Amino acid sequence: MLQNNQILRYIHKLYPAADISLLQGFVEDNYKREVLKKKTLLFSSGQSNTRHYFVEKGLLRLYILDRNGREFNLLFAKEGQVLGDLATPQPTAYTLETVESSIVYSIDEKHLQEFSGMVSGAANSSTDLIRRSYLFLQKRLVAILSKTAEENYLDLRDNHPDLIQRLPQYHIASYLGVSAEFLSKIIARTAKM
Amino acid sequence: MLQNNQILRYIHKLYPAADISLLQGFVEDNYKREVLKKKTLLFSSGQSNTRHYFVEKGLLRLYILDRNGREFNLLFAKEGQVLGDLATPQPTAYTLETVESSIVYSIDEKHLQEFSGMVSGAANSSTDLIRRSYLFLQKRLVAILSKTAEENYLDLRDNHPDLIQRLPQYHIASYLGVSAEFLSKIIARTAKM
DNA sequence: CAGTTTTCTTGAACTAGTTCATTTTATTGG
DNA sequence: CCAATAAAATGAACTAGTTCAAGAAAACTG
Repeated sequence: MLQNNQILRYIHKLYPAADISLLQGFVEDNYKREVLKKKTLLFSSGQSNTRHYFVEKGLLRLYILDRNGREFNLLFAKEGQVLGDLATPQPTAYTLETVESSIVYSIDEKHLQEFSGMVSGAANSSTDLIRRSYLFLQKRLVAILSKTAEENYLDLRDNHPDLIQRLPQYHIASYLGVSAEFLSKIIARTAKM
Repeated sequence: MLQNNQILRYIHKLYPAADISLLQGFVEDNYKREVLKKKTLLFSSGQSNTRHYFVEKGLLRLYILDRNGREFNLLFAKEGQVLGDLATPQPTAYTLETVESSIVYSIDEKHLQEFSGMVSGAANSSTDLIRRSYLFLQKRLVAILSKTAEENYLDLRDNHPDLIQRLPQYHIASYLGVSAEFLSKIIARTAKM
């Protein structure tokens, strides 16, 4: 049970000083486990979502619709990764959807904060998460501005070959900020590289 | 003195519960005031910077160089705004430079954290700042991906006319992710609008 | 206020990426 | 396993944005 309980291991890494059984109780009491099939929405634009998600299995994507109804994928989260809507508690502009059938654990912002308040050293770990997310996004912005779509695709392919395998191409295209047709052409011409 | 002490008012808004004289002492003991002329570097790429900045007067920009030596402006900060390098304490990839002659207050990350630890409700305000920065960046990424350069320029002009006035055009171009020449053409054709 | 440097403008030739339409290939569910 | 649907590929015509080069306008500096 405890051995392959991914979320517990994740929480433990966040709060290494805390007692394991305390953490276990916390997870059992506050996290909700859900088994979801492909293309299920976890929350969507306009809702006031205050939950944070941990992916035990599967693959999720967070996207936004622009005025013309086009989707833009902001990020993907696979097994072992977490993701929340940082707009909390304002209504979100984003939609969270499973790309594959998935198992996720979710917790309400409030409960997470209560818990963080109890455990020493916890405040920082949540700030660190946002900080890392921020840096990641900043790097991505610069990459998109300064590199060609081909370079960005090759970078993604090198660093996340698994995502290339698991995601439909048009989701990758939308993440890279190019049309699906153009990505297809990029892939064709870089296949040998 | 106290009346027009911008940084004190800023800090007070962050920690409304704290005693004014405590805050005043904190500012005096820990913030360093600097008068800087145009195009002065506050920190630059490769350095391990752990300071946070408050702009009392003037205008700063944070930028990064890509592999080809081209600059990309990530953000601007004017009077009343703050900015720090969130990569702290890792060596930063960014450079912070004054665009106009400016007066800034800076504080070391360590001292800021110490203080936050002392004041109740403080942990959140710093997390909130990062969170807002994150959301801002996310919006900007989506804007750059989903809108044309012309739309992005007009948005900036509508929402920050002062920046359009104060920044040289090529800095705005770099912020919007287009060449200076192209921005010049955009401005020419949208002048009447 | 003249001279220098920095910033902005403009045009021509080019390239990265889009859009639309059609066909081919995979994937899925019954 | 077949039919339906979703995803990927491909070509042609187009557009947004780049690059280079040169000149004009502004903005500092002594």
